[in-house]
Amino acid sequence: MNNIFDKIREQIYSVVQKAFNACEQKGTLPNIQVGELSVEVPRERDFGDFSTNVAMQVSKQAKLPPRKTAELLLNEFDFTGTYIDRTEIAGPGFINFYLKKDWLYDCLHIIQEKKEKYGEVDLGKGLKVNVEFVSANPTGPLHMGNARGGALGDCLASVLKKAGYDVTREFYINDAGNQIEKFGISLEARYLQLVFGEDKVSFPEDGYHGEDIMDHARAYFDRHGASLMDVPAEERRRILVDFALPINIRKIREILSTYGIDYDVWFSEKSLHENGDVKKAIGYLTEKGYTIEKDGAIWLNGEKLGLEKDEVLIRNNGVPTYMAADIAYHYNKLITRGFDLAIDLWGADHHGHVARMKAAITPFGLKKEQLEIVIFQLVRLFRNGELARMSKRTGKAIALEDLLEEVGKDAARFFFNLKSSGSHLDFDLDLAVKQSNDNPVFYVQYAHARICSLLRKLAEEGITGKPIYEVDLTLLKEKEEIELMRKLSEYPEEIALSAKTLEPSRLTRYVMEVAASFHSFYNACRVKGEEEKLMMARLLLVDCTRIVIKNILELIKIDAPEKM
RNA sequence: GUGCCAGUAGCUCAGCAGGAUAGAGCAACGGACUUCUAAUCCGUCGGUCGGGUGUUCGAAUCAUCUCUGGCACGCCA
Repeated sequence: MNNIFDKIREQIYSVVQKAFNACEQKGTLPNIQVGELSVEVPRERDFGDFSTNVAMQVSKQAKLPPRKTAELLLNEFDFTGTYIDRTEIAGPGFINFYLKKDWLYDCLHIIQEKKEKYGEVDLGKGLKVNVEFVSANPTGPLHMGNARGGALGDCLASVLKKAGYDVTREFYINDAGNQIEKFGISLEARYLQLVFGEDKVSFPEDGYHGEDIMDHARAYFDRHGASLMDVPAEERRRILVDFALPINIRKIREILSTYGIDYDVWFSEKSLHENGDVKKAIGYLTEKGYTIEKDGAIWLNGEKLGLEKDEVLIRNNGVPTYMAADIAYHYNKLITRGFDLAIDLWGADHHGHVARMKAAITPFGLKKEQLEIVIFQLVRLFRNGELARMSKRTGKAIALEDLLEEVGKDAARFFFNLKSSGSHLDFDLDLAVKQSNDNPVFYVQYAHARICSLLRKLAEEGITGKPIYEVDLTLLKEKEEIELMRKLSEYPEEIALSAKTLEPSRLTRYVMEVAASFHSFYNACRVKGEEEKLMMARLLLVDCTRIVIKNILELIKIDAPEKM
């Protein structure tokens, strides 16, 4: 048993179900289908440790007022062998359960036993899931959208792993298609400007105007001179792309790595075109009648798939679209490589693509639910309370690289993981670098450092923790101690919820709550210098807190310093 | 124009498979360091949950209408 909540839910379910049966036998209640029993932690501590609204939910079936039903059930409750101490009926008909403290002490046992494995749940049952995120256009630097998607995707992957899924992190390299064409044309123009002079060669209006393009052209020119001058244009562009693209991809890989993200798979879009997968996928769709021909192009039949409109798959010049490659890509993930589930993280500007992509996999016998798409809203950076569009240093759009330099990996990851993906995110650059009390990154790290410092101090005096079975945990009964244990007990539940809702940001918020509970405890209760037995109990509680905080910080890949 | 996302305290956001008196952080104000790290803690102040209607025992949560903001509607990705 890893999650104490599961155990408690089972106990409450069993007690309630037996009470329903007893009532039915006595004839005080008719046969009632309870269904999914909702057991929650009430908002107010006065309302008990757990509560259920079952009496209200079955009021129609019972043909009685909820409080009356609850009363009948209470009369039949049998708590032997459970944590339940007492119950009461409250409000419109809630049944509140007050538990013996043992459940909290048992939770500490679980933490001590599982150590860094505490929090693991078996929601995924080993299902293979592919999490694809960032997948930035390799023609330029990583931007703030990539930064948010990166933090969310990476943490989601970690959470799913902890929740029992077999997780693969993947980056889809868009090394084919129009933007690569444009990349080549831009490189070529800059290169020719170096050869013939800037005023002799015009630069395409819709080309990539960034300085990085010039750097690539210059690097090639420095190494190979004007050797491309007489090469046919198409060949020339290919050579320049083959020169510059690997450099960009390596750079992306390096920056993401310093950001804490390391992928299992780097998947090339180009490979799908070259090995015929794209043609095969479109051919299959055509065979099954999911495409139509119109204006010399091949379209995905929108009507047949319940979509608003048709989508071009093969242009009238024979070149497949991004959509066509994406269909082949998801075929590859879900069928060729056999993932049970594919999760893509896309910026809000791609939301229009969601419905058609999910629909487009169904002709292959796949279910829409096998492709989950997390849409995250856009990011705005603020500096001095004002919208910051440009980098202070370079004067250009702020890249992930600049952000990491300015605020560091920990703050960047923390803030991008603080808000749910559906919320717009305002990133306060000043707050992120502030080494003070209102910076939540330090708040959490400080809690960890404080614990380590305390343990160190005790060790210096020769005091180390005892095995948990030698410790009298019942001495932990102060309000702050109870509150902290309660908070620690929620961890597996938080993992499960984060995984279910694909919302890793709730873990970041949770670890802040753990830190807060610890700080309150620390201010209210002393460890060092207390009477031996109490000291040992508290030492154990502190150690459990350390385990949980470190565990989460490792999961979201933020440093857990032992000193600050 | 159509679609998607959002609108909750002065600010940034939780809560939204309906539940009890709507929460947190920041800001503001007042307290707590001879004792394990005050990068901390305790307290006070702060709300017509954008607005209307509906569904029901009960709505911030669901439905519908409406207002506001962001995004998307291409043989771009």
